[in-house]
Amino acid sequence: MANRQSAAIRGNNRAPHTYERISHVAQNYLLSLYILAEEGVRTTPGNLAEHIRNMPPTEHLGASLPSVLGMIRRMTREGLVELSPQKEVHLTKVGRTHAESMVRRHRLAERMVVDLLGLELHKAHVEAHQLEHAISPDLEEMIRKRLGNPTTCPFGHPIPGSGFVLPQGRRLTLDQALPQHRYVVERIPEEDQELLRFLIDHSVVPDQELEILEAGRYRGVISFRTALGDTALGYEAATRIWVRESVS
Amino acid sequence: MANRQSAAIRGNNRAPHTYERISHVAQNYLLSLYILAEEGVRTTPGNLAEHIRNMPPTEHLGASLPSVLGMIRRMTREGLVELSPQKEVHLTKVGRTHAESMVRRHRLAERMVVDLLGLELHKAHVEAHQLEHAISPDLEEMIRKRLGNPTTCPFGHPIPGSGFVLPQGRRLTLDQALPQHRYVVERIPEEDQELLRFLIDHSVVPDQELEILEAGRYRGVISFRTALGDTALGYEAATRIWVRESVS
DNA sequence: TAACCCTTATAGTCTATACTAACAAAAAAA
DNA sequence: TTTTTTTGTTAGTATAGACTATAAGGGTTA
Repeated sequence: MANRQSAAIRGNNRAPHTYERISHVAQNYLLSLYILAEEGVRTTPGNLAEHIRNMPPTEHLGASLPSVLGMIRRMTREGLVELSPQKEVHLTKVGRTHAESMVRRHRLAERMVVDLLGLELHKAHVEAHQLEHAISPDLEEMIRKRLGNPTTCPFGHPIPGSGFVLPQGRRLTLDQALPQHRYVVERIPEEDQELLRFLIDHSVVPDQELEILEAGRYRGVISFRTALGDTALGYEAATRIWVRESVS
Repeated sequence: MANRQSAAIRGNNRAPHTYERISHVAQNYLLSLYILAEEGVRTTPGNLAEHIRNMPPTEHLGASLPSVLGMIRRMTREGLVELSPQKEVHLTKVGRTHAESMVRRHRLAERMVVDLLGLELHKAHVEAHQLEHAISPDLEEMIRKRLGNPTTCPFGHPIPGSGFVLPQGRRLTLDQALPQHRYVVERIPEEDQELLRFLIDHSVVPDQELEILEAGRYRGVISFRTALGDTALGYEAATRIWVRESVS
């Protein structure tokens, strides 16, 4: 039984797909597709392009619509995705498996750099976006073991295949929270560094409690109290924060 | 002062070098060039090609002589290397800085996966070869701190810029060792998995002592005693093991 | 219905990186 | 010194992945 890699090494290896490998770029597409689906956003080429543009820059960068369409074409050929008649990009079974693997490694990497290496939380996403491509199954296993089988990343997003179970309690986004009610933060967005620093500085991080002071939708601001004091957020940002009702 | 990356993101980013970045492939070339120089091997295109072929496979793989020459041409253009009239590839000042950075991250990564994550030693090199491209200066600093400023990788190779100082004692390669003498292992080669497993299984790892039993150059075998018993190595392999004389 | 806008798609180009094939130069052997 | 072998080089080609410019659809509004 010939070794796949050595076969690739001695000549005849033209393109990554020739020996069934997923390029870093395709890996990023898979990651974005998974996250878009997780967020309930339609996975159209346009939305996909935007999501990729909002990810930390990688070696190749770039996500103009034509580039994205070209990539979708290649990935379709590889059997990773399918473009539906409604112009939505859907993961195939194989694609989903790989996408889950990417997300798993991404979130595990975030946990590692924060919990094990002590990196500041707001830098975790950017670092993980590089590391996710460099973690082999072997290493993934060691990291998982070392971290004690975490079920979420530091931003509260579940790690696929970790046995994560949704906590009890009605779940909603912060923009729907009611005044005088108390909530526990469940997930915060990780891609916007500036927002993230604000959230961290005000203790709006997973498992922290907050009490809504005023839901001033008329002026687009919701104010609340956290362990670190009172503050406020615009509704736009609030929609990206998941909370659940405090059961206390 | 415009941000380099955001400028690259919004259009006009054709090739990596446009916004002065070193591709993964070029990074691997720099690493190999540094190591070849460290080992005292002539950095000819041919030797470089072979060294790269012996590295763990990466995304792009491949190192036919024409490919390597093409890469050398591009890296010359980027001011990273120069091809001497004697057909030797030399790092420029800039190239050397980057090469050192790669080697530093590689060896730091090896330390991390072994000391921090508990990965088996013989797998460290392969993993590190992926990770080295994914470690930012920030992360590098955290890793270094977390590991307590190591000065060598687990295979005994010095980490550039770590303040490593050569230990006292005459240094030689194992093939030059004398019978009945005792030596301390200083460096072992990391790229050959099979040899590596053998060495590890027989306690031929940095800082371990060994006593030469017989230097049978006539039959190409040197035998010695380690903490784990007696064994033997061929001279070819022995030349790649650095030892120093025991001062005991 | 026609004009307009947003999204999707195609065409045409460019660079990085890889290969094979063929050639040239240098080194080693005869 | 001539021949052979090894090494380096050029030429030509292919794919991935990126961009700009330009269509082509599909709904909304005028």
